[in-house]
Amino acid sequence: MSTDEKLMKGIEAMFFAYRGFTQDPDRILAQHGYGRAHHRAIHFIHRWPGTTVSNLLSILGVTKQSLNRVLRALIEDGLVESAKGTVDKRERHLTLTEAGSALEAELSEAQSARVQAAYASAGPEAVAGFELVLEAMMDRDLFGHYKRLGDDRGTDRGET
Amino acid sequence: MSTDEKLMKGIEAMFFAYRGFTQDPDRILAQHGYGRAHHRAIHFIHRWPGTTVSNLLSILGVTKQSLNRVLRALIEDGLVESAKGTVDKRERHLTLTEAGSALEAELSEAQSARVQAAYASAGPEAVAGFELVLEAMMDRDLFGHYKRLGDDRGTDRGET
DNA sequence: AGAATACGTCAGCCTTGTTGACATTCCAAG
DNA sequence: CTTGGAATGTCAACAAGGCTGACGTATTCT
Repeated sequence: MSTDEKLMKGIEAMFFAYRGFTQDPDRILAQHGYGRAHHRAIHFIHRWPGTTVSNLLSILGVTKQSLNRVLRALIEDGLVESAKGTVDKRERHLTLTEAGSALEAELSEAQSARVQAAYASAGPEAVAGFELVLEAMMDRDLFGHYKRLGDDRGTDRGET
Repeated sequence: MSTDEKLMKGIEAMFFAYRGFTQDPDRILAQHGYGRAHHRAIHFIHRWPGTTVSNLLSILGVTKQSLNRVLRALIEDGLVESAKGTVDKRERHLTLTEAGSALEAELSEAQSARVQAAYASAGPEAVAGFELVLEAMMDRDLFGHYKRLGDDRGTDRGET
């Protein structure tokens, strides 16, 4: 197989795999009247409880107007709590409520199940390769913010 | 690292990698006044010149109204040609014009460059694993149609 | 005191998806 | 030869979720 064909195959695989990847959570979200944007917010708030709006903006790479629309819905529906910062009172620290955590768990379970199944069928060595390639393919801007957030968590607050 | 952490890492990697994956083509498309939907149509028409609208619908998994809007723009702009079928005159066979092929090449080059770079930095064994995992993760519905199309091409019309 | 930051919000626009309805053309079965 | 259904196109309306631009408020930094 030529290099071009190999690349083409990889490109199409990414397309179809991403469809599969989002399929199950999308179904659950639709039942709750939400979309992928809500999923992303919920995911990262779960991942770093107490994170601020601007952290989320950096990670997601969207405008504050776009994120705000999503957050407002989640807060109004009682899935996310927004607390004024104690150190810097301009900041809003976001956490999931119990209801929010419940939805997060439901979404995460559905998505993990498919990833887990793919991992199991491909084998651990394939998974290692998978992660290597994905890391090399990442959007460096967004991931930079993400990593920085992770580092902060490691040094400033310790692991949970 | 726990299984849950491994899965979470994979899930976030997919998110950030897909962003990277679409970034370069998105920029080019924006310059031409198009979006990702146009890219997908152009890609698959390039991949199987002469394919029909309903084939495209099956592969892309969108409604005909949605696809039609995109196709109409591409046809009006002279990037895609729609030819009434000779065997079944209801069908429209879609092909790229020269201008369409040029844009396809530009998009493909940009996207391939990043994939190629990721492949090179991760190494051939990682790439093999990457493809294995992606295949296991794919949306079976869409990919089923895709594969069937490929088979048809192999048996009914021969390779180009 | 004044500049900069974090956040929220209003208004309007675009792309891309959806449903529903309807017309045309054509194939195939009765 | 009629008729049902498939393939296509099109109109209208709507929603999610991006975007820009502008503005306001609270707070912090210089």
